[in-house]
Amino acid sequence: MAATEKQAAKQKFIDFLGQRNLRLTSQRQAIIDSVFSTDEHFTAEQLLEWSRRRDKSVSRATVYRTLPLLTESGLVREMDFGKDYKFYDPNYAEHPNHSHIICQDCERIVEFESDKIERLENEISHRLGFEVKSQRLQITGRCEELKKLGACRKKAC
Amino acid sequence: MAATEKQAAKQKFIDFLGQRNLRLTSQRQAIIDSVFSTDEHFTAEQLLEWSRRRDKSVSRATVYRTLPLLTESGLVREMDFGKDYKFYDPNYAEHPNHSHIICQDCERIVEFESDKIERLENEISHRLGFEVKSQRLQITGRCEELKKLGACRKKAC
DNA sequence: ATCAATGCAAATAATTTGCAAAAAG
DNA sequence: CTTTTTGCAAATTATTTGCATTGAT
Repeated sequence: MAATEKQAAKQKFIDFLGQRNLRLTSQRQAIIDSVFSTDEHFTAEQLLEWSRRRDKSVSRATVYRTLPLLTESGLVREMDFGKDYKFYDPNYAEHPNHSHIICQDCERIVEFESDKIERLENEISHRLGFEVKSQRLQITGRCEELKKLGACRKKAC
Repeated sequence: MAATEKQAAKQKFIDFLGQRNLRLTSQRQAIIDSVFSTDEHFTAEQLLEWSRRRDKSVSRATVYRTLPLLTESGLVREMDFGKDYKFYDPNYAEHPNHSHIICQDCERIVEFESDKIERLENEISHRLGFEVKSQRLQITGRCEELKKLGACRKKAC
């Protein structure tokens, strides 16, 4: 959220590259500058577009090759909303356990965190013999606008 | 779980077809017999295999064309575990709000239900202006075997 | 220099679809 | 009979990959 936190996340990723003896190329620069300057969820295609605005030479292949590095670093999370392409969420560094509510009509996405739910998850998992590593909770529902007007101004959020 | 409940679910699907003026072909018979005689999560490919055991003439295309009907009927749920193919869960008729815990090593899947979590989800969603339609909660963790032995006998569950 | 990283274009793989033939109601 | 459904094979589409070249260190 705060710009400084995003900067910190970016630096963490650069460190991650260093630890693995991976190089900080100009294309990767453009890509991570794009990733860590937004709070929005994005697709590979969107990331390509944003990155190309910063550096014309970024190719689709490089975006696809960088995405796994971003998720392995733990700073970006792959998400699936049932579409035939993946979404990526750049807000995991700051809020590793956040959840999502998605409007079934306009697909507006709201993030939230709940300690209580987290506690219950741990409790139940433990009872079933598991140790929790990560969780993903996705609620689909009807947003205010949809409830009131019967439809949303789609994508207009 | 209980065979009678599965039978009921199968009948509901047949009714669903009727309401839409869709026909109960022998291929669809084989497919839904397969779907409603298991509690396991399955892939399109698995369903094709099971169905072909009952009726050699079932084609991949028909399986792929029947799957959306099954999910639209609300009796089967599409799930995504981050693989490049989808899983389907036939236990939604009986337990529409159940959640999953998946072992990160052996991919053993355990289902559970929690009223408390459900209540919290409703509460939080309402506070954020949403009315809950459905939820999916997926916990990834380490199962007993993985914790004790450091690895699971993969797939051996 | 050395080895990782790139762009390109071709490959992959799950899912979808057009079409003529078959079958349900 | 009419309309839906089928199998087949070809199409689609996001993502991945081989390879010769480029660029970081």
